[in-house]
Amino acid sequence: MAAGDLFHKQGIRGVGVEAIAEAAQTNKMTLYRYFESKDELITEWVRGIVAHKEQDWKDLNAKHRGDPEGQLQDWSRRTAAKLRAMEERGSALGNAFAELPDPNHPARRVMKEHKLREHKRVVRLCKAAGFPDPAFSANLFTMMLEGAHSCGTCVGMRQIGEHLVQVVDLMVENNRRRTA
Amino acid sequence: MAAGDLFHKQGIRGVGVEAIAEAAQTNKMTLYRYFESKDELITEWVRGIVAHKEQDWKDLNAKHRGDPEGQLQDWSRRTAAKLRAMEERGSALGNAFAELPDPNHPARRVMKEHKLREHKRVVRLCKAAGFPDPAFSANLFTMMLEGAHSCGTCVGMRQIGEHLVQVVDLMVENNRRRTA
DNA sequence: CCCCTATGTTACCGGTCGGTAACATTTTAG
DNA sequence: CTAAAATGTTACCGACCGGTAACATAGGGG
Repeated sequence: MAAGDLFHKQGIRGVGVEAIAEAAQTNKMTLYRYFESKDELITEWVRGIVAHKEQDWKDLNAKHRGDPEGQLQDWSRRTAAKLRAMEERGSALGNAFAELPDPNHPARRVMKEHKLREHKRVVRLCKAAGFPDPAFSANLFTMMLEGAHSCGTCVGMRQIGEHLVQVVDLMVENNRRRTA
Repeated sequence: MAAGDLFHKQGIRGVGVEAIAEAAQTNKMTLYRYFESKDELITEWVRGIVAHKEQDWKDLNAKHRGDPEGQLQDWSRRTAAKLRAMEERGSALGNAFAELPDPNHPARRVMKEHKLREHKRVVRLCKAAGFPDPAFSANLFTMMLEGAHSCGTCVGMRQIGEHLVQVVDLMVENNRRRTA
């Protein structure tokens, strides 16, 4: 879905349906034969991002089976890589949240459910890793992940990514030492 | 500026000039006698927020003069208080960033300069507090602060605020113990 | 070849938006 | 009280947007 690039770069409300059609190498009419409204198009785009992110988590789980610390560390590394490849315009989901204030917007619901699932997953990982206060640690992780995107605009994405990795490693190793 | 509430709640692009005028208890014509365009209005609103935030920093400095740790801790507490008083719709500046993709938009420049100043200030505080790697610690602080806003939507603002305070306290006390 | 389906083209609709002109009204000051 | 400055009212403009109707074209399978 090439339209997603436009949404991300110019903002959801800043790109018209005509431009979306052009980016998809088709035209408005054909577009409306597959999506009944722009909002549904937005929602489908968001669904794609969410699905991709959740697939990432599954891959992570498959790669580090039974190793929650490894999953958390690899997760921070992947995030850092994404940060490095991103300039100026923050997270697609974060921006979408800002651009869709209506709490009943379907896309917003999709995002919110995803965020909840993701956070529960991080809590579960922290619990499995034996962190003394899993809710606390998980909130830390999520806070830093979310923050890295917006913070990167004033610090530089490279550095912020590396620092994210550093602190996750530090927390994990600290915890390993404690539980050993 | 009552228009700011609208910008924050409905999104900058989601609120028309007419609604802004009504919120300011005046009308469109009078509005355009004071602001030459909607963009300038937005910029002025952003300038107000930024000025307010920087005044907060000055107050913090006056209240905890020569005590950088105290400033950082109080800062996290004030942020937590703001988080507690906020529901669903994240940070005004963060949202504005998402809604104004044009890098040359004056409001965007104002925000970016502010973020840079703020971050430098945090680095300075970390240096003064004797953190071994001030850039690293400052990035952590900023990351968590920024992240708390978006993360709060899936965790609850109360909890995220308290955890922010906890971790800042923890870092500061850890550092005090180390330097003592 | 021919029919049927998918895609493309053009023109249009109603609505909203940012912004302005012209004029009426109120407020303020001397 | 009066003149000038500020504010309000209405109506409008052009541009854009989401969405649709009608029709033209292409293409693929029997």
